[in-house]
This record gives sequence, structure tokens and C-alpha cells, in this order.
Amino acid sequence: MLRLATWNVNSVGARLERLLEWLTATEPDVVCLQETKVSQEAFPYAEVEALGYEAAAHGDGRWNGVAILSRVGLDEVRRGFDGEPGFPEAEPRAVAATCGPIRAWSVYVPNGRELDDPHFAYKLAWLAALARALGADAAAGRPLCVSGDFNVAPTDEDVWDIGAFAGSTHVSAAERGALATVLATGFTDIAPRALKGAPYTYWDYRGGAFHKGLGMRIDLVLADATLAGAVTDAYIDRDARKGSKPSDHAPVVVDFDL
DNA sequence: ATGTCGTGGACGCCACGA
Repeated sequence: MLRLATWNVNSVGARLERLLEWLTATEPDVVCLQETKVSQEAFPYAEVEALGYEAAAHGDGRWNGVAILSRVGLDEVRRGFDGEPGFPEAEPRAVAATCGPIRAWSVYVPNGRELDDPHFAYKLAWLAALARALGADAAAGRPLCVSGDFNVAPTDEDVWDIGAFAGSTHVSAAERGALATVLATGFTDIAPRALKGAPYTYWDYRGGAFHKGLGMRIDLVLADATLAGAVTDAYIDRDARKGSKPSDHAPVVVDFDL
């Protein structure tokens, strides 16, 4: 069994204590992190190493930042990807590594902000470029998955009220189309098993959104055919959104029988 | 739903991003 997780931690520094507790309790083999908000140099390598994890980090400080933790090997680390768009410079939004039997990518897709914002075009271009880069990586023939904060709700059921999203990002046809292009390169959006309440992964900090159930499923694990066929369980760890100083995202955990 | 977070600048608050 190989347990993979993805979690937008909204600062690995602010979340370090909770992250370490969660790693100990959950025992994932591979963890894709987003919004680490630390430079590659400042990543807390020693702290995760104490729990048995190697880490590949890609970050430049205040914004964005991604990482992969692995306790089953960490090789062929790649930061960013060929043809990755920037704004205008490339931002630390993607890192890939070979972790034992699988090739894993951790991605933090641009938010998009507003439908008429230049960041929205950036988001679409970034997803299109990601699809091309994944196609090239898939050619290597290893079991492949890309996990992270896609900032896209794949279906209307992935937000608490589609009516509240008229004119908003995350649900537009253009974004879903860009996500579909990624999926069309050979990936399946692994559906977390039904839990109490709706299967969301993100709740805004503001306005008590978590307690009101006003969430979205925007954190996804996309698995290639080999890995999708090997899934034995998938769930959202909603409990990780509770308590003091949580991230605004919950982790998604997927088990594979390889 | 937007009364919250997180970061960093040059602070003891503001700007910015989500």
C-alpha cells in the first residue's frame, strides 16, 4: 500500500506543528504540499526528516511555494516545468519527484482572482502548459499522479451553492475546460469517499464558512490509469480543518495498492 | 459568505494575496 496526500497548508511555517502532528497520525508515504510560503532554503527539512521524510521544496519566500515529502525515496526532482507561464516571471507552483514506485507532481494553480483579471488568463495558460508538460512526463511510462490546489471546482456539486458563483472564478466553463484538457492527457479525478457533510477541501476563513458548510472541492488528486486502477481508498481529512490555527484547506488522502 | 488569515516592510500598522 502506498498512501499519498495533498494539502495546501497556507504557510508551512505557520502550520508546522499541525503538519508534524498530522504526519504522525496519518502516516502518508508521499505528501504534496502547496502554499508553503517559504524559500527552498528555509523549508523545515530537519523537522520532517525527524519523522522519516525527505523533502523537495520549490519556493522563493512570501507567496506560493510547493513541496513533496516522501518516505519511500525522492529522486529526479524537477522544479517548475518546460513552457511554464509566469506573471511575468515564473512562480514556484510545481515540483515533481519520483517517489519509489510513482512519479508525483505537486501543483498550486494560479487563483485567477476575477474573470476579467489578467491573472485569469494566466491561470488558463498555466493549466494548458501543465497539460503539455504532464504529457511529456507521462511518456516516461511510470505510474503518474498530479495533486494539489487546482483552484477549480470540477462540477457544480463541488461548491456549496452554484447559484452563489455566478460570474465567479473556480467554476467557469473556461477553467473547467482547462482542467478537462489536463484530465484528457490521461488522468482521473479521484473522488473522495462520501463522508458526513459535503466533500469539500477548502473553506474561506471569513464569515464562519467552515461551520456553515460553505466549502469547495478544489484540491484534487489526478491519477493516471495505472494509479486510478489501484485506488483502495480516498478521503478528505475534514478534521484537519478544525481546531486552532488550521489551514483554510483540508488534506486529501489516497491509498493505492501497488 | 467576505468581522480571516498569512507574509513582509520598517513595524507596532499597513499592503497584499487568497
